[in-house]
Amino acid sequence: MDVFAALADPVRRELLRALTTGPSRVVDLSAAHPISRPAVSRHLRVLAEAGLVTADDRGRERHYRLRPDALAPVAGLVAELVSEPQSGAAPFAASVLDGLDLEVRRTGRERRSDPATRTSVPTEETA
Amino acid sequence: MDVFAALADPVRRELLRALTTGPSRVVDLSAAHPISRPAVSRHLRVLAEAGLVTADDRGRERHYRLRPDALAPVAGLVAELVSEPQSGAAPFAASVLDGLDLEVRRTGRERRSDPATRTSVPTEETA
DNA sequence: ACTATTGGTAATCGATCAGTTACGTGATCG
DNA sequence: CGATCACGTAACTGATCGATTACCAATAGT
Repeated sequence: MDVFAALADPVRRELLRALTTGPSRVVDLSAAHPISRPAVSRHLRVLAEAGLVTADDRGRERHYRLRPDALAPVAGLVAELVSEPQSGAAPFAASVLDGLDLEVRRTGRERRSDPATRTSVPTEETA
Repeated sequence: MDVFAALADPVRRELLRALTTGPSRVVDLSAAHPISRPAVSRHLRVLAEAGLVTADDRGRERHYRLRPDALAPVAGLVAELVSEPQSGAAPFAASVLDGLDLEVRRTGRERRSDPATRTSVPTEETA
């Protein structure tokens, strides 16, 4: 499942928010949310497939950790849509992408061609 | 349908990208995508419910225009998840939110309290 | 060793979604 | 006017999703 579909579910978004305070176990996450533990487990699997979380196996426990880099396509889409094509560059959006250690410039219409900063990462998984 | 669910569909994301070059009619949008016109119409309705587009009725034509402000919850979530709680502030994410003329600070754990810049808009529709 | 805890998986069910074809409505053009 | 164009809606279908209960494997504690 891709990142956007993973974020479509409010429960999954809530799980991601819960992980901002640090890695958590499945039991704790399911205790904090009004759904059964298998449901949480499935949601975590979806989030893991999307790259948004990773699991650290520690004995019989499994600690899920947030992986914010996987949000790059989302930030990239926001950057694409917010930037007005005729208004020059997209000054604001760039900094979030910096926060995600990925190059997601290339707002679709090949805005500038600055070979130094352009590497390889596509704007989205469909590209 | 909320913004995240609206963005979950790749066709809808593609429609939004098509609208970055300016308002378009339904016929043109459906001609550029491999789905039928009613399908495009339904997708546009979903996007309109999410606030991501608006329709300008001009005679028998209907011009759909992009509404980037509706991306605020998305940018807000990215800001929430990217900011590390123990690493101080969230410097990068803030600027995207500026680009969306909305205040989506308040990353959950009431990070600072700067009454001058905080107004009213919640981080997400669930809040 | 026995038992309790942690966590994933399988089977099932109901609901929602995305797509199509067919149809109806209002505006434009000859 | 009559024909056409643009657009939305209705009805229907196949696929996917989310949740639950029941079950199984592995680790930890006594």
